[in-house]
Amino acid sequence: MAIVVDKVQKKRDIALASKDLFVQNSLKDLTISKIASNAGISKGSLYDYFLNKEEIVFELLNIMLSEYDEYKKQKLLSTCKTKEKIKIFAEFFYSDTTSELREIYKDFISINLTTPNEKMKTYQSECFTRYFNWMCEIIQDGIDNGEIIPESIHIAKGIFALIEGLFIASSTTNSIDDLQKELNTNIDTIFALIEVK
Amino acid sequence: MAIVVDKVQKKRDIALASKDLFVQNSLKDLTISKIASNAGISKGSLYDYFLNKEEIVFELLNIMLSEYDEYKKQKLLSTCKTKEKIKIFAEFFYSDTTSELREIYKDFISINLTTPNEKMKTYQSECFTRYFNWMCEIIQDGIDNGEIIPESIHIAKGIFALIEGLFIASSTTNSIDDLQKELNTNIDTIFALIEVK
DNA sequence: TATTAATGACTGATGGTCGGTCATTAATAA
DNA sequence: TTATTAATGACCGACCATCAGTCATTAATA
Repeated sequence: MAIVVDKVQKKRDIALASKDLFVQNSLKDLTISKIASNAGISKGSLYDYFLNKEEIVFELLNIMLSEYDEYKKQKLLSTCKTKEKIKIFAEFFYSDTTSELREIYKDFISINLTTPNEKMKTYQSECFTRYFNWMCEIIQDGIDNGEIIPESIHIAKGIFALIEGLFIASSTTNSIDDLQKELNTNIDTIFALIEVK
Repeated sequence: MAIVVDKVQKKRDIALASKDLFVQNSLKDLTISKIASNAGISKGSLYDYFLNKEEIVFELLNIMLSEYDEYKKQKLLSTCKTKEKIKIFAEFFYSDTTSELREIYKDFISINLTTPNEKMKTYQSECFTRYFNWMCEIIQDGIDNGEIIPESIHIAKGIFALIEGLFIASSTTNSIDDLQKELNTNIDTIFALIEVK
């Protein structure tokens, strides 16, 4: 009977239009009004699509991360070596091409640490579980290939946590000069231990 | 002259008085007015001692963490085994006795991830560097004792990051059922690899 | 009386709401 | 086939409550 917009698509459009804003400003300095006017709509309309600022981060990360996962999936096919696969995972945390994504990712973790919003937590869980599982598969493949020792499976989650932990440390402090180097050193050292001789 | 209060002590008192408030409420829901009235002072006075809400978290964490470090330092003397020492470090992230401290710690990381306040970053750096160094010393001692292999030193920071990374994953998601178990499994697995046979 | 601590009213900005408007479309009447 | 009416939902922005942060004033002490 009336104008019907594709709500799902419009949510995406608004979120994507706000990307630069989120990348360039700290979450705290970014107001709903700014986001709305940047997206070319009114504040009232924004609230027709999102419950709050946090949900926009959620939507934006969702879009960008799944896009990146697609790329990652392809890139993972380029190598058979388990260590190289893990390094492809680690790339996310220092590569120039993912710097924007990382900014959104940091906002997201920050929100999750202080706002125990159930919806957020569920999404964050799915996110982690997906990566944990992905990591486990890669490690398991390496074990099955006889490339790494069977015990490796017990540190699959740990390796992912290590990578993310170093990223957070380097994001919030200056105690890590060169994240890429630090990540590679750690991965190399662990692999020297778990690789079958 | 006139009334002279010990500004340093009063900052401590205000911060400590706000402890329960920070532990029980999410950072977002906690207002300056609530904090002030809880501490029995006016909002204006609060601003005589702190620049903002974030600085109170900073002060509070500072007090609580250095107190806990003292306890940790003592506890570390109780064992010579490197693995046990690492587990004492990990305890922080799941023990009942540190649950309040962890809430403040989460707020602090959250602030650090979104607010690139220089002062905060410096403190956070000192914090990490201290723990990284502490970790390195423990690992180095283990190497010197012939308990673990020399290469272990390259994952000293990594082990700390792994522990913290798992903590963050478990705090923001439900993809880790039992953090204590997960931490111990990871530590045990790594030590099985780095221990000198 | 000089100095400092403490206060709380005040301001500007922000998050979020809500009633109203308007373009679009479907249905109906001419 | 065309004009008119009714219904819908997207959109807006004025409005409200709340909060961070300021500052003129007051109270207390040396």
